[in-house]
Amino acid sequence: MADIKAGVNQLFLREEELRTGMELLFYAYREFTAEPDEILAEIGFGRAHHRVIYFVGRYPKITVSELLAILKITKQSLSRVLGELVRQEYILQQTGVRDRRQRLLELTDKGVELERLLSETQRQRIARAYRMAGAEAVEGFRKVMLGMMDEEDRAKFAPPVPARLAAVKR
Amino acid sequence: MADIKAGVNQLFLREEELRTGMELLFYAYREFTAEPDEILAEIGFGRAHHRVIYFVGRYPKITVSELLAILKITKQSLSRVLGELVRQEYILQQTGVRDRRQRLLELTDKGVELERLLSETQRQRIARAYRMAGAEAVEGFRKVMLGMMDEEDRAKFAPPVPARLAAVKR
DNA sequence: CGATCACGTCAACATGGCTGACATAAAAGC
DNA sequence: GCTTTTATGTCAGCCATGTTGACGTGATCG
Repeated sequence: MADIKAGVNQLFLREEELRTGMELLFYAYREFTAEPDEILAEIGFGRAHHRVIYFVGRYPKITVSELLAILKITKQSLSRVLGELVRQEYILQQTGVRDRRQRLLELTDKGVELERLLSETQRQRIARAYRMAGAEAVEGFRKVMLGMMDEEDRAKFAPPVPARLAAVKR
Repeated sequence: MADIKAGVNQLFLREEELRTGMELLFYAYREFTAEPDEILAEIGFGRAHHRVIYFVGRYPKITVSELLAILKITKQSLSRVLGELVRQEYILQQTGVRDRRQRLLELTDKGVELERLLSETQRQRIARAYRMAGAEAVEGFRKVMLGMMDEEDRAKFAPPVPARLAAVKR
């Protein structure tokens, strides 16, 4: 009798714990994106522009197809925002030297500035969370987030020789 | 000289660490929503429907305005998806007894079934991540996620007397 | 009884996904 | 050298989900 009750309780706690995890993710992600979204709205951009600017800043000289692979959207969707960013000179396209079909993407100075403006609030938010939680908690956070991903994305964070992009031919 | 170099290195590590945090969030959240999104698409629903079903399941007899406060969308946006869910009998509306202006929302059996179907993959994903990471890491994850939120949302997770919704008059 | 509140609804618009089709230049393969 | 594949771009249209603004109705409150 006591055993059954304990079992049920265990199940309840587990369910509750998992729900809490889902909600932590929901609320944290929403607030994480809220501030940049406001800034973006002011200049007529959306979250999609931020993502493009972010990853181009992260991986200078990235190709269009590499960017597509990261974002996992269609080239038509990307082209809309990327086109605007190029026309408004936030991003520069250079024809690849080894492969002239490629358009290597890079932030202009204007692009770097916008990237900083947008991501700074997010970096501060994370920095604050890391500070409040402590180094050990950060390691736990990292572990859980990695466990949430499929192998493919998890590989992007592999510690030995970040097999990201830069490794390959360009 | 060595000091300067160490300082620069520190800065670099910090910057890199924060970027990693941002990306962990980006990738994990995307994969977290990917599976339910597929199921939803098959029955002609979207992520918005999932969110409504989830929170109505979480807080039975929730009112429309409470739901709006959680989702932080406009009533017009909510009304579209909520209307569909009610018409297709996933959600039941009951006039409040104490306040007849309120429409108390509840999942029907059909709604409970769909909620389970949708959230089960997410719960499993979290359970897997928790298992892989270990109890201590989970606590760290919780701390970091809470640190990421503004006070308002953080309060929803306050351990003493969950001042969620149920507390108030209905 | 008048103001406020909870909720609903109509209309119009923007963003950012999607599919499908077609185009072009460069590279790779036989 | 000719053919096929690849990297990229582009047009057109659809869908989901967010927005603002205006207006309506019944219930509650002071």
